[in-house]
Amino acid sequence: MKEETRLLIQIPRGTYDVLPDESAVWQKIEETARKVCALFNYKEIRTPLFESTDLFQRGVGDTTDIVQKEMYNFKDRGDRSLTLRPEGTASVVRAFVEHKLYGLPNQPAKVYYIGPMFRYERPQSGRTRQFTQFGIEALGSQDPSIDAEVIALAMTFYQSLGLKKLKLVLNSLGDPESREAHRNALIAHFKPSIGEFCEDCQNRLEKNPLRILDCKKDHNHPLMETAPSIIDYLTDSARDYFSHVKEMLDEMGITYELDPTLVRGLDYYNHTTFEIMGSSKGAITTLTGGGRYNGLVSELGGPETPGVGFALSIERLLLALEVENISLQSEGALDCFISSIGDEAGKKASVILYELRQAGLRADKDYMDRKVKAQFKQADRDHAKFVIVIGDEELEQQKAVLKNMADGTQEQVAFVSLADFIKSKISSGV
RNA sequence: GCGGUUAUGGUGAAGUGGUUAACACACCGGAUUGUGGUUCCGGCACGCGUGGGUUCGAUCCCCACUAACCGCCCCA
Repeated sequence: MKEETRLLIQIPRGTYDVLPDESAVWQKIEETARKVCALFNYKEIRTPLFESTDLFQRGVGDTTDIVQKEMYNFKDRGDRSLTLRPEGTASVVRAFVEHKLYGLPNQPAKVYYIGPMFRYERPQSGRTRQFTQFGIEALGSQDPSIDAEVIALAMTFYQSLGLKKLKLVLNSLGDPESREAHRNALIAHFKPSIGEFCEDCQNRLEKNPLRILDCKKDHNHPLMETAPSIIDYLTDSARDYFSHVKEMLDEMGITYELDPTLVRGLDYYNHTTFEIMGSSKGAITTLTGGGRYNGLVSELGGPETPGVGFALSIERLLLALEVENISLQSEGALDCFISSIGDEAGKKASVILYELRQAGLRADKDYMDRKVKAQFKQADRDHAKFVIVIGDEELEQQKAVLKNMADGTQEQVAFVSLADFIKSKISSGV
């Protein structure tokens, strides 16, 4: 006994099991995602869970935390360096380039994916080492209306699940030219007084001054408010693009908040970036992150191709649903439960059970050798609409007792006509 | 990677340095013959995360480890 305890193998850190009572919610969410994607004409793409490590180093960016300290990488037996995907966009772009999807007549290529991602992090609320993302990508168009479409799809998805407390936050990082000008302005702004900031911010000054604006410790420093905003450094064309996106959203009636400090963590973003925030108990409220990434396809060896997309976490969605008290449970009611008394009746029950199932009825029976009373309890737990009772008398007469669990009425039905009888009862809306 | 909190049966949880580890829920069984969601009765941890130590004796004291939860960093 003690040995067993010692040998108990536990689930890996930062992972979790979706148990039988919980899986219906996941199925509901995934089904909703697929439906919404169909409405917007996005098709599913399925890529491997692991890829060449190089893909993420180049795609996500060498300086990002994801690449520097969060990747699950390993060598395979052929000494190749592989990595469990930390996000989906790099893989989608890789597939787009590798299969030359840019050559297809249907442009832009509009795809979605749902699946697990892996990041080696300290688990906490809304953060696990294996987590699930639903994401979409639209590759090949730089029409601002596709930026708006991507955002609209995410909002539609959440709304179809009943979420109300959503906040869309919008920003533009502009083109490379805009970003460089803004970066220089930020460094010039903070450098003289950088000593007054926290250690993290001092490190950020040269590496990524944009991040200083995100800092929670130095949030109240006077220089924060007066910091140069990216908006003021956008080139004319970048500004023009952004206002088109906003205009589309306005006309669609999608409300948003502008946040010039919104910086996304992956290197490939430019122009439109957005986050959708939800109400949450914990510190993490970001449900979705997304934006435009015009340089990524060429960075990964494809032709110069614009792209835009988002990724959202199902785990965080679940948290948001909980906060808003939304239950997606659909009852998995059993059509019929067979209760039997005695060995002979038990055998007959198995046969009838099989016949019911062949006839398309969701049915089950007792396998625990329980008493009739306990079998009824089981039927009740399974929300069975009908219970069939088979004992010696029923065997003799070749007729079963059929009980309607909703109103408690019983009647005798011949074994051979049980399936048809129950089906007609159910279809007539018992 | 850093910090805080916690770790008792299927679940939620009480508890004490020393014979039988509360209670509730769930589950199983019973309350006259083969029937559910109510009621009543009974059963259900040779064990208190793992490994050490202190002690005559530890689930309760100390140490380490592991894990979970929460926060920081960063992100979905």
